[in-house]
Amino acid sequence: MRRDVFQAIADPTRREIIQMVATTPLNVNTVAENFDVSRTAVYKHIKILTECGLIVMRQKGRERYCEAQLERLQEVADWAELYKKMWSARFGLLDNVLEGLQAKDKKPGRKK
Amino acid sequence: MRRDVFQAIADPTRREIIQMVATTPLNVNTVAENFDVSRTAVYKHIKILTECGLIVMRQKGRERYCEAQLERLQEVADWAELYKKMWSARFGLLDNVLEGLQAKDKKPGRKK
DNA sequence: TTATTATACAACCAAAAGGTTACATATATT
DNA sequence: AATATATGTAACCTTTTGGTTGTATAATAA
Repeated sequence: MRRDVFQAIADPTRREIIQMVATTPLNVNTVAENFDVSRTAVYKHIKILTECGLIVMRQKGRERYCEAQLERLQEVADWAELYKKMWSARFGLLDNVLEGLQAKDKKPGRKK
Repeated sequence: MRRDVFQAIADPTRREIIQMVATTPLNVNTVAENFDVSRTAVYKHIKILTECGLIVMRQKGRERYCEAQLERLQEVADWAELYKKMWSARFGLLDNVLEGLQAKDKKPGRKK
């Protein structure tokens, strides 16, 4: 049972679930209603997301609400950002960024 | 044959391959030597990475060099960044950032 | 020309992933 | 108490994934 964040977000359904609960917690059935696969299938996706810490379940009566807990996406953001920067650097874009920063120091109000 | 970037980077071996060729292009065998699975297995991973546009192959004699082409990681960076921000906002960290920016306007040299 | 080297790829296999239906359980509702 | 609702989970199935070995082909070296 590999349960790292990269693998968790590989599935498009799971990314949709994240999107759904990112702003408002939703109970399992409400999440499931928005997909054309079975409730059980959606439940399994939710389980995977909780197991890797991207969602927490909060019981409320007989319902369980899925609440986004997205700080573990930091790992993904950092990883992608690192290589994006490497890639940019190859094309001298990093130089432009640095140049931009220097210019900003001299002209603080400068836009773009 | 689903071949989106999220799925491509889900596999740890493929992330290692990306790391290896991120700075210097390497031929297939050189990449393969660094793993304890067969050359064929590594070759398949490389193929997946080329199919989703994260690597390009450049022939040089009988060798083929794997060259990183990582701009498509932008999609991943953007996605993770979006939800990371949403998450931060929930805890008022965004407020702090905004506050920080305002403070910076008044006291430009301020640290932290 | 005859190896040797670097790569491509077919054929096959086991395990994991993603799905299903059926059933169990706990909490409302009537 | 009886029924309905929301959820958890077992058992099963199919497809995909990640791996293997073996063979074919193209470029280089001897």
